[in-house]
Amino acid sequence: MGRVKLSIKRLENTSRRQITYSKRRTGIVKKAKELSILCDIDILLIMFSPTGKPTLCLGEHRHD
Amino acid sequence: MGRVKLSIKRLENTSRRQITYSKRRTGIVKKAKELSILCDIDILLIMFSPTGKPTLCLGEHRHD
DNA sequence: CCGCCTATATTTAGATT
DNA sequence: GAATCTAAATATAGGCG
Repeated sequence: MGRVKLSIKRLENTSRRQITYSKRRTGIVKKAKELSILCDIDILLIMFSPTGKPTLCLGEHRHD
Repeated sequence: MGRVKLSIKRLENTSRRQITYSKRRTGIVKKAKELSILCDIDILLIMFSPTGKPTLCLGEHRHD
């Protein structure tokens, strides 16, 4: 999506790869939280940035 | 998105909850795979359907 | 329950500040 | 190099078969 259609292959430019990671990580974390709430499910998402920094996302559905 | 804007809260209708889960699960798995390839990262996604069935998604980035 | 349709909501690539 | 903008690509809600 966005200005240009990206083919799904490794982004060779380091800066681009990090920027894309940052943007898409935000999106996928949002989707995961939405899914857990909408469908009342457990979900776990773990990912590592291009530099190795981990992000953990746990869904936030009803706990009762 | 779609025909109607959904507010992010638990879908009370069971059938609708399962249909939405199925559709969104497909989308988020696709996003996870794209992210792992584009940014060459490790990613793990685990989720449980409203009926308890688990789905595991591992990213598929370069292994070398 | 899956696949297709399509109007509309959402994400995001690249540019700009 | 983060924050914001915006045109354009994608995801998806509801409906149908």
